[in-house]
Amino acid sequence: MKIVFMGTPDFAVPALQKLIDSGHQIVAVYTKEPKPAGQHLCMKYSPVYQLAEKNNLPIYTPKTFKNPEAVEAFQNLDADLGVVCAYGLILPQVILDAPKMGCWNIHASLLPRWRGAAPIQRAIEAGDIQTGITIMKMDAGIDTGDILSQEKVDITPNMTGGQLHDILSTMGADLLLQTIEAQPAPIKQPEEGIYAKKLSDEDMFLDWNMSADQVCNAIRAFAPYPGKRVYLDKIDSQNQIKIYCVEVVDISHNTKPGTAIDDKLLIACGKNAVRIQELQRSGKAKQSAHDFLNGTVVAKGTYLLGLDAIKIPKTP
RNA sequence: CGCGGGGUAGAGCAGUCCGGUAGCUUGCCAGGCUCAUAACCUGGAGGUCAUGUGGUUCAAAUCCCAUCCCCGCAA
Repeated sequence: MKIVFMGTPDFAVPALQKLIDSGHQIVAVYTKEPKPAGQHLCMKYSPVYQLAEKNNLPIYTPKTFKNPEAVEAFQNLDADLGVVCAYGLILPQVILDAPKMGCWNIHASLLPRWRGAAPIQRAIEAGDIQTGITIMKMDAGIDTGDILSQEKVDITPNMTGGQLHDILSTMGADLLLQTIEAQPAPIKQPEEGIYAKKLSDEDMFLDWNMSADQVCNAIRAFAPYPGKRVYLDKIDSQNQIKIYCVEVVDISHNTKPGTAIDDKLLIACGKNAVRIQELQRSGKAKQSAHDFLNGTVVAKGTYLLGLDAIKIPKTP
């Protein structure tokens, strides 16, 4: 089968790799354009770009499908199927219709729950105990297409966004191949769905006013990327701390949320408290709370500046 | 040449501004105490202070120069 693959980040790599291994003909790989990034602002090629290059596949990096040349190039591939996995561009109907079988999408949730940009993080953040992969036939809406197949996975109590990402990434690749094999009949999605909001600046900072359980879920969801942050002492890039792992502690208190209840990183939340177990300071590697406390004193009563203490600069 | 932090004992850090005995916490080893502990007490080992037989100096972890490596922001 002649397949066009469209994807960009790590999440899409297993799917492309398994398609290559399966012997299907990859007629083109679409991925986001390389751009300057990293500490030295050198050109950064997406993980999908690198994999495609290694396998000598034709690579296309259009900025948009709004111009006719890009659309025509896509149509001329004469593909049987388009596979889209975290590509990062909205595809117009003319592109969705170009391959004979249309375009299929690997989505990291059980649709119609968590349509949109950040399904993995939002599922953990909401405290879901189960999520999964949906393969669907794309239509013009955002993740509203007909469902071809789904596979479930449990979210364990300590699972992080990063771990779930990796699990779903390979699960999605496997389910895609099975679905291509089986060619199941599409099933209509319910119209009502829940939307997974795109990650925003506010999501980067921890809101201590939530209950300890919610704080823990939020931290799990955002670990290790992009990370939930707080500030120690004052709002300053040198005092920024990312929290990667906490333990919920049932303890009633009348302390302002965000305040240290003891000198061992037990922090008051809106309800109960959490003990920080793993964190990272700006400019430092990730470290355990034990290591952190060996070199830094966080006295009882210290207030860790969370979301409500931070003025988010408005991004135009 | 985007902005910034860092490399000192196994780990986490101070000391660097202002050059003059290598320090702190923890871990490790040995011994003691305790019904007991992430408890306490005593003793001990463990360092080319990233690299350069680089420069300055009577003297460099500290000042100057060059190089390598790690990380945060931003994208």
